Amino acid sequence: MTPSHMHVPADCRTVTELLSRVGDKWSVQVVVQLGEGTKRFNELRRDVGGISQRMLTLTLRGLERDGLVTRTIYPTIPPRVEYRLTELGCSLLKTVRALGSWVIENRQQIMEARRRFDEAAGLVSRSDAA
Amino acid sequence: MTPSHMHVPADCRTVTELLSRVGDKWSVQVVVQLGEGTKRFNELRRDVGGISQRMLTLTLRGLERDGLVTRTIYPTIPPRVEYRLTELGCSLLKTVRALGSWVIENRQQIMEARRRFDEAAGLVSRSDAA
DNA sequence: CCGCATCCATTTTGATACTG
DNA sequence: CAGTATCAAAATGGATGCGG
Repeated sequence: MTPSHMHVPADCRTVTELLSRVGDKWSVQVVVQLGEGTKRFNELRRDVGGISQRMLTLTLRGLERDGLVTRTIYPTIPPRVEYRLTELGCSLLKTVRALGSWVIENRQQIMEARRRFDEAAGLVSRSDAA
Repeated sequence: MTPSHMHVPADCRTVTELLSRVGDKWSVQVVVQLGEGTKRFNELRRDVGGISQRMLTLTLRGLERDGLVTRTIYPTIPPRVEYRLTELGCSLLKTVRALGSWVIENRQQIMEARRRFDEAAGLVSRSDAA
């Protein structure tokens, strides 16, 4: 897929739309956590950290809708619901991990660039304000 | 919050934060477009399609901040500003393309899963309502 | 031509309370 | 324990007008 061939509008829109799903704040973390194996709702909630009940529910629904996660309900008391990556979800996990690796490898550079940028912006603001 | 004694969690947060940057709606498209070479502001705006001036500005600034894009200003009249991927940006482009490839390869499955899910939800709603 | 600032509508998110 | 409903807060996106 060379960039010269990337000018098909419909494909671009689809890709963007799906990247939004995959790239959103919580989906990635949930997928990664599920990469460790089957997990329950509150287990997931604990492991992801910082996610609200509501968001976890929505995220899981979205992933389930896209066929990346399966939801198994055991009608016991108390109720028990287990989430698990599908085959598709597992294949996505690999790609997500690749992206994660890139971030980890380059995070130092990014952080530094960010620091430098903010510093420069701060200088501009100061001279501008004064 | 220095990750001196907390190894994994801090990394996860960083990764997530950076994934948010990379995964947002416009950044991906802008990076892909810049993968074709140096571009000017309005050129970029045209090629991305559907992006507002504001969003393009914000997206470019974000990418610049993270050291993924360089902004070169030619103080001519009229002004001329060129954007270009840095080395870091180019390496990201590869990973982004990999993710894009995954989406393209599996988009049929996702769409089908989505359709099935929505259909099932529709049935539930209907029987529930009726 | 580039792009920033402001206002406004839409969307997203989080906290809380309640049900099975 | 798992999940829904509701409301308020916040982030986001778009349109417009101004300034370099």
